[in-house]
Amino acid sequence: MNLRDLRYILAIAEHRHFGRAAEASGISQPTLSVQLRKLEELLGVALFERSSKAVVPTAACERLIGHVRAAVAEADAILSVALTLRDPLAGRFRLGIIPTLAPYLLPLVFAPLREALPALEVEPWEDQTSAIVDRLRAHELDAALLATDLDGPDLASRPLFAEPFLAALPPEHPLAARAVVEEGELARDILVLAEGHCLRDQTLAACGQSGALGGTLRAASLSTLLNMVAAGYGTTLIPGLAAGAAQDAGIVLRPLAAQAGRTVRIVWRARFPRRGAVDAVGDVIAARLRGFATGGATGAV
Amino acid sequence: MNLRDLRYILAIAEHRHFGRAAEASGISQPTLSVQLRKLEELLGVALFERSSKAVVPTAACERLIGHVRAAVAEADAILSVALTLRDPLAGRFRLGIIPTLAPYLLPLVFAPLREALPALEVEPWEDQTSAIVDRLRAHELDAALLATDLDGPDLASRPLFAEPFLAALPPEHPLAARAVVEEGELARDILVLAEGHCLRDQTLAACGQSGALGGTLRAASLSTLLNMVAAGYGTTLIPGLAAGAAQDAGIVLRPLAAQAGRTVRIVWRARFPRRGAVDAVGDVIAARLRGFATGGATGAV
DNA sequence: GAATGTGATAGATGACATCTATCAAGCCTG
DNA sequence: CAGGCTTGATAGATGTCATCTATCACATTC
Repeated sequence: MNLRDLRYILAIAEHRHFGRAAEASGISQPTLSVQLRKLEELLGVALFERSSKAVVPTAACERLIGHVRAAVAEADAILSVALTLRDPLAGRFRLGIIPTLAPYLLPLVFAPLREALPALEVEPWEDQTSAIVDRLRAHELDAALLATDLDGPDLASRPLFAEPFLAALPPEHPLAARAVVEEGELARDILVLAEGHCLRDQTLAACGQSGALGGTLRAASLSTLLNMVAAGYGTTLIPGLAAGAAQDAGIVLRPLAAQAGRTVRIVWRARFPRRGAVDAVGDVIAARLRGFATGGATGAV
Repeated sequence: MNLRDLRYILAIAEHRHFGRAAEASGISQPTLSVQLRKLEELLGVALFERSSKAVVPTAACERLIGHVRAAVAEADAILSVALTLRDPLAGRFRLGIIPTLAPYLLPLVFAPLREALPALEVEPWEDQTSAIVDRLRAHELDAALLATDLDGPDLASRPLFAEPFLAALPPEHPLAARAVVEEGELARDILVLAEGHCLRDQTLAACGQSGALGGTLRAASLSTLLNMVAAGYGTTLIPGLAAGAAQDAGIVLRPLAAQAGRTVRIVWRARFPRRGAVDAVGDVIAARLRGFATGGATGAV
């Protein structure tokens, strides 16, 4: 049985005339006669009583036509819903973001995203890199904003912008007197985030392993770390987008001699079909952040 | 779009594996891949994200699959309902019957019909010949039991049994002394039904036109006529099946010399598709009435 | 009785679903 | 890490079947 045949039934039932029903269906009258007869043979039931005077639905047809209408209506609904879904820049877009980026980046890009992609419902999901990647692979996220390189064979990514790190110092710290700070000089009293945050690893990689203070402090968020630094408990590196929040907390910021930093990338499954949405979101974020990293630090692990 | 394709979608969504879905659908894996891709192109929406590891429905697929399920379910409903409707000996069967036949025939054949054709819901419709034929032509009846010949090009019929007429006399009537009555002898004081009843015309045809009494009496039913005869108001012809009722009313019955009578036929539209039901009903009635007309009077107009 | 209108039939044709054979990519194991 | 296994994609051949045009058969109408 075929949806086409079902539409033929409806046409005949409506016009009660093979010629006009065929015309309305865009086929010839013989085709319609043959197809209807085949369908009747398939169903084992006569659907219309024909004569040269009139075409009248049988009782069996009356019983069936409700289901026929419903089937055709559902098929049409599929087409019409698909039409609205056709735009890859529409619908839910679940975007994972790491915690050291989300609170500072989202306020910047939310309005531009909404303006550029009004039909795209961007749903941010804040979590650590490994959890985000898991969810990405499990199709529970559509894309993610990460600061690590991890193109596996199943994932693809594209850099959006370079984010330099800055030295975050208590105002009374000796290094605060310098205009530029050497990364290694921070190692002595550096504070880092709890395990799992990529910024922790990147900070330690840039400054050299110390972890004397980092081992005792379990800072789950960057803002905790900032407050600790402001209180004179130690120093740290912060990503450039957090500069505003750090200064608000009363922290002294200094550029780094080796221009350590990280590159924020958008990551997606290589097979993800809505590549257009990924590119569009990436474009908007990259445009908003253009010119942010004058230093142009790139690609720390 | 095709129902087959929709079933493919459901198979893939269920198995999440092209090979197994193809096997379950009874086709090869390449066919399934090609068909799904074509459907995706038609809809303009990716339905599944494929990799050699997993096949995952897209968000668009999740939105659509409800309609897909509904469409397929309705199509299945068509097939299943058609299967129950397939038996022509099942369902409503609207049967017109003339008033001079219905009250005497129906009690005889109702039980045999029910036993022989338990799935056929015979709905008797009592009316005069012309009204019945109109309803038959208007598809408001499926068949009719008539006592007249009227095979037009659009109607067909088949004789079921011959029903002899009997002379109905008041007990004190002079003719009641005879064993056999000549049809013409009844003409003087014969009573007939109101216009429109075929029995009226048949009676007048058999006995010769008189109508002196018939003109003043407007008897709408045979039982009225019987009561008039019993009261000595006149004589009449009655169809054989009414003999029992006539005798109960205290009427004397006598056979007719020329064996006037009528043939009861089942009539249907020549194009009516449930010919099997017509034949089956006719068979049951003819079998029940077999041996009824020993005289074998046939075919008065 | 010719003209008109109706659905059914016959034979030709083209589109397309399907097949087998094969490839490309990724995963697992020894 | 190489080779085998699994998975979906691709290519080319093939047969089915929907569709067409031309025509018929039948009934109605003027």
